[in-house]
Amino acid sequence: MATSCKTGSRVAVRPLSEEALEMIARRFALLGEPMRLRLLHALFDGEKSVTALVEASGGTQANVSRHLQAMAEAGLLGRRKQGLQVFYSIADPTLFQLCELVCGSLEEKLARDAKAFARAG
Amino acid sequence: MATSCKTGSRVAVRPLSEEALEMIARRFALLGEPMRLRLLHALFDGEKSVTALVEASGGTQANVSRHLQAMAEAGLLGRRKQGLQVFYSIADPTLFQLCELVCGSLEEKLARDAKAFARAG
DNA sequence: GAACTATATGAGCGAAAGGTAATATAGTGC
DNA sequence: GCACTATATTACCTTTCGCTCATATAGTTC
Repeated sequence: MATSCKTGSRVAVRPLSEEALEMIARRFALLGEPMRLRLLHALFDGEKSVTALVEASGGTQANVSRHLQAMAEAGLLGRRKQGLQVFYSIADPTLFQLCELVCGSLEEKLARDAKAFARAG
Repeated sequence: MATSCKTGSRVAVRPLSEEALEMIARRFALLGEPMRLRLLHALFDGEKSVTALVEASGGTQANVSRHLQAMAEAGLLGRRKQGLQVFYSIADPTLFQLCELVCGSLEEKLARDAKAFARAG
């Protein structure tokens, strides 16, 4: 979406098929759960086993396993099996940028809100 | 998240509070519904009234109004009232980048999958 | 103020999704 | 083969959430 040909400051937006829309939505939805973000956050400094992720996230083994599987199926995570253990890792580098964008935007918004609050009070 | 100090290719990830995590998740979750993406997509070429958005999205008035309100409360959309009509517009410029990132990532993945399929078949 | 238009809201329904407990599967070492 | 560990899966419960119908609110025009 916002699939674009930037021409100056105006952006030409092309139409999006229903399937494309659902794929995009599904990807955003995957990032829309705190537990999954916690797992991604733990993976940001490198590949980890399921057990390590269970400890890092504080979740149950079953739940963590499910979330990891969902993200792996969507292509967000990579899976590497070694003996008894399974190691997951960030497979989509845009995850870093996505999270930084949202984080930055939220920080700005919070700063603005705080300022407005101070001005009003 | 991925809140970072890039030092070479390694990224130092700092811890995230539970509140921050939920705020980030909420923002992603807002983008995780096709109907809301459809509305955003319609708004990408400029401010529109609710009625216009209802037509553009094919949704019901009640539903569209709810979604617009949710995104406005989150700071994604701006609201301008003029007479009987209410005009909504993109308030967070990072939305363009977010959608472009996801779109690009999905296109790449689809291309890879197609290639793998051809190779396998 | 009455009729009309544009938007918002309340109540209720049904589907989707996260969480958990218990169990299954796969791999290791003895 | 048996005990053990790491991960995945099944069944179930509960909550969340999107959707719709009906109605309320706000603003305009006459």
